[in-house]
Amino acid sequence: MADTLDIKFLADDTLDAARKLLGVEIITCIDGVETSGFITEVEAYLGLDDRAAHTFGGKKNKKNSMMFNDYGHIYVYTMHGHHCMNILTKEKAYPEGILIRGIEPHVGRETMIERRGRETGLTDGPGKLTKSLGIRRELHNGMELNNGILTLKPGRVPLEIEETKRIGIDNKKEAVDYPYRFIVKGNPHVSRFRGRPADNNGWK
DNA sequence: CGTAGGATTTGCT
DNA sequence: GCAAATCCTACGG
Repeated sequence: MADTLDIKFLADDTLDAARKLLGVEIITCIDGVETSGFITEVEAYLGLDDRAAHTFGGKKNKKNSMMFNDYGHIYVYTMHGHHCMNILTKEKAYPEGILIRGIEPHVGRETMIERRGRETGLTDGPGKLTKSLGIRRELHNGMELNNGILTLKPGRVPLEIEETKRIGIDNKKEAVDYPYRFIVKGNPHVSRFRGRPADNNGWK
């Protein structure tokens, strides 16, 4: 694909990479059906020093071994019957990655509604967006980006980026307060959205 | 073979 | 806002 996103920036600082992923269009092609959305919400997980990460302290087992792939690979894990998707950053020795928590539906919204079995809250949470996009552990875990099934393209540009604490890690001690969550300010397709959407959903 | 872990979602009070 | 539901997978005995 000609306008595929250059993902080399994933090899640099993970927190910077997380900011740069906001607005990127993420595209899946499953069973010949294409669905896509613009990334609105991400969280960074810094494996070695981050108690909330699956790889805290360099812990490595079969479950999280995909985190030790090079940047540009995907790490999918299952929990409570839902899937969560990470884009890996850094090199093999650093198990760092970025959890995609929210996207704004773009292509194939009807397909997403069909997959989700509902018309609201399609993609405003990590388990929701993977289901809408048709992402499955057995299909995507450990796979590389831009190989035809999961593709990144330049998308939109956030007007303003908001940093907050991460969500759902209340039992992770000091890591609870790390400001590693980044969202497009005013975009309603993020978890726990409150208030009124910004003009143009917060895009430039 | 039993069981605990896991970065969630949903609906109800 | 809170608690229940849900579901693999990998680990431990």
